[in-house]
Amino acid sequence: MTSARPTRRRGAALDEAILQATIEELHAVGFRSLTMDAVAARAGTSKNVIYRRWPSRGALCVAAYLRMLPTDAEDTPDTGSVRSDALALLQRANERMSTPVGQMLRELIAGIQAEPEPLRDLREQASRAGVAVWLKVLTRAVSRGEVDPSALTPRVATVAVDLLRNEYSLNGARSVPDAVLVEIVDQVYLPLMRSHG
Amino acid sequence: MTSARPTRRRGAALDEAILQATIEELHAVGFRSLTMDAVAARAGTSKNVIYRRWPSRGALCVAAYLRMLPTDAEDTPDTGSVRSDALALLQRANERMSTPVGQMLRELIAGIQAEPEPLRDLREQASRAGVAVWLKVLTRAVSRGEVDPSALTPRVATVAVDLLRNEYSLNGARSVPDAVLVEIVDQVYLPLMRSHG
DNA sequence: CAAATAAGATACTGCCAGTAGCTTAAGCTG
DNA sequence: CAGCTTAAGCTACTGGCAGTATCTTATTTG
Repeated sequence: MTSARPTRRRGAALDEAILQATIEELHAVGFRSLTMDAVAARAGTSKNVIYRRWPSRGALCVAAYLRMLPTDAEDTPDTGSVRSDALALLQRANERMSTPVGQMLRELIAGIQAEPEPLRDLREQASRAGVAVWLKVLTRAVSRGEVDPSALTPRVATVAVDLLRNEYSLNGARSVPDAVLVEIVDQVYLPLMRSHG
Repeated sequence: MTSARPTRRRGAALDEAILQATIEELHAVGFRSLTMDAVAARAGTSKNVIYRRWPSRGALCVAAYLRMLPTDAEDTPDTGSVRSDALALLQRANERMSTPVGQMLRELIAGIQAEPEPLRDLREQASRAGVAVWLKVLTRAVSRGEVDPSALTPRVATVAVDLLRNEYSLNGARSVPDAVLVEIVDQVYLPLMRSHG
């Protein structure tokens, strides 16, 4: 596979091949153990070519990560009650975070300190992951009269995922049990909504 | 300083000297940039001696971190209202987390994946930091009639710090602005208490 | 077809974790 | 205090990896 390549790739095609190889390596060994040599080998090129495109290992991995994100638009759950909507969103977030890709995001965010620029996109990704969806769910709840409009701020709306994220940052990589999600919703999120209604 | 040492230290005294040197290095350059050579040099000994005591760089740093923890007992704020008590606790937590030592804890938790044993103590440290204090504050609020006893669960009581911690895990090392603390208290914590009262 | 550009190969520097083996000081034991 | 055991300290090494330099060669473009 690496040996007999007919043509010499260039430009965008090569970019793409390198990113693809990086994604595969990330899946295979994770960010922490990924080496530039391995990526180069897998892409059938040399490190040099990579460094001409991305300034560092971290930047390359971030670029690759961003390329591998799911592009399907979020569909917002609409079950008729805040409780089950919120639970559905939380479960989805939990699944995503416990995915290899989710772990990768955490590894990247944790493992890159010295590279503010590519990192910005990542944090953005992580933190704004779904503000809109939560607001949408709450907007519906407001229109049903279940919740007061004063709850429609990012801080309030995303409390549940924020707590979930905190769970991950404490517990490490393991998936969070469903009971915890229910606890977050019933002990925190719903009471909070109630007080805003 | 490294040259003319009269005696050759042994056992506990040497342990101590190495841990001390590690602490100094951690303060000087942080976990990520700490090298075993530097620690050995600072302690006036050799890497060999260190590796006879701790199996790896990570284990050494965790040991050093645990030795440097503040031992002063927490005093619980008692200002007469949940709002200012909570704000005081949050501010204290924020100060601690933005401290070099706090950053170090996060660096360690994030940077050590392959060593479950020493890590357990660390996570413990991070997560149980202050459950008791928050419960105490709430207990007082309950006895004042400000809050309902149903709020006296770890999950509910610590929501504010949990959100703060989340803030750190997203924002990186920087200290969280006071306005965010106020936002957490006024938009989330107090409403939550209200709904439990 | 020639000049410019970029890919690919190879080899190198520098850094650092962890290891090996030896020398020598400290402390114990009789 | 002599002799033995233990561990400190020294020096040098292996191996892995990020990032760089240099040169050759394929591809594009004018």
